[in-house]
Amino acid sequence: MTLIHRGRPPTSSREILQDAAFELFLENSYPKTTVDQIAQRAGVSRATFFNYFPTKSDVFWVELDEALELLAKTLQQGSTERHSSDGLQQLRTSLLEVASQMGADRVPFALTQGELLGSTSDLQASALGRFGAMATLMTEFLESHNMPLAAARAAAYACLAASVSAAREWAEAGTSRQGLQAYMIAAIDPVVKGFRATAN
Amino acid sequence: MTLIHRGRPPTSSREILQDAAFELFLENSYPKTTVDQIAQRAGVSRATFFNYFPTKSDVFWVELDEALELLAKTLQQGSTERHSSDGLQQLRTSLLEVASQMGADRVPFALTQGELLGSTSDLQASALGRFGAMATLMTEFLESHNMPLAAARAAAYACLAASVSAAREWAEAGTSRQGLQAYMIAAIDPVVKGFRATAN
DNA sequence: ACATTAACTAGACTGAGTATAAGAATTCCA
DNA sequence: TGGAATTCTTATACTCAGTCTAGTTAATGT
Repeated sequence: MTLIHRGRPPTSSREILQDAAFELFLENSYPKTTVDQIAQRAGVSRATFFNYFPTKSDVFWVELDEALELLAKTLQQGSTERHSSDGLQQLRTSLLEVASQMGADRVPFALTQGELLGSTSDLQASALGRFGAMATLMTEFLESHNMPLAAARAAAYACLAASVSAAREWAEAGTSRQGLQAYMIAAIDPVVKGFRATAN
Repeated sequence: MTLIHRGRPPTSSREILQDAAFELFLENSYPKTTVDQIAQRAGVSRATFFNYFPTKSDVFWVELDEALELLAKTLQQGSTERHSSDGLQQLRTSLLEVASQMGADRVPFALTQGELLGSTSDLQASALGRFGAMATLMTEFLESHNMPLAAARAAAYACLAASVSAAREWAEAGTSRQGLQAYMIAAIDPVVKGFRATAN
């Protein structure tokens, strides 16, 4: 897997910058943390930070980005395996599979910082980009499973909203927390049920 | 209505800044227009721009903001008049009423610039804030009409997505354009129908 | 005149993001 | 052994949005 090295090997790494960033986010909050501080704590120059992350907010969302990639992969896999079955049902299954990776313990940092989304504009921007990507991913999936565009869009956004709600509740649940999957089922099933009624 | 003046009367105005901004947005595009240029063309200092608009992107969204205010007002009015009727149906009516204000001609500037939303981060941020406000507005309205929170959220987001889709199609329709209302009906009705099926 | 109130301005500052050119560490190959 | 070639890293300077502060200007009212 690991190709042989060409040129100067990395002295730093994404992970080091990530850790430094999350430490500072916890100490001083996201908006009061500057890229300079992150780079300094990671023992690296400011320019190097931007070699690894295009923007400051990209560090904030690393965990969500991983989940998003997993969702894309899962949807694609499901598509080839058992084609032409109910799209919504398959979408539900894929979302739950991704959710199942999230144990009761390791809550992604971003989810613990819900208030920031209301007040921090660069986080809003980056969030919209990611939610938009997720929405189009889901819309295209439903469309490719013979759902008309308008319905697919509406269903995708409803599922997205339900997923986000579920994730927030999960994060806020605190100590007596179950896995994310339980919350997802409760939030998504009404949506699926509602849209299945329309499909006839 | 107009109170007597205290202190120095305004030499500038929101409208002058707005016009200057839209001119420049058309000439050079939004991202290549700086606040300095807007202020200069309006014959005003940079600081004055920020007296009228908290951020650059707030100019971009003026028309949407007016529509949003109108929606809030319409929802509130409908609430007091004929209470306790079907919330979703009332939401639909209100959305269509707001849409009816938009003739076939005067398309809001922001809607003609759909591509920018994919690429311009400060627009994304400000858009999310506005969509979020619209979503909570609609969610709370549905909740206050006896819809359970989870369903209200899902329905609100689905309606929001449908409205946005309709507005985009409307803007892209070009010369042979009807009023926005027609597009809205086509986009929203499937959603309303779907969620009504769940409500039982 | 003089105080009060509000619109406006000048100027300096922070912090994110971009661009560029130069330096430093490693592999490949002659 | 001694360059290329490749790639990570850095220093530096720049643009632009947004904040802040202190000061100026034009009106009102007493």
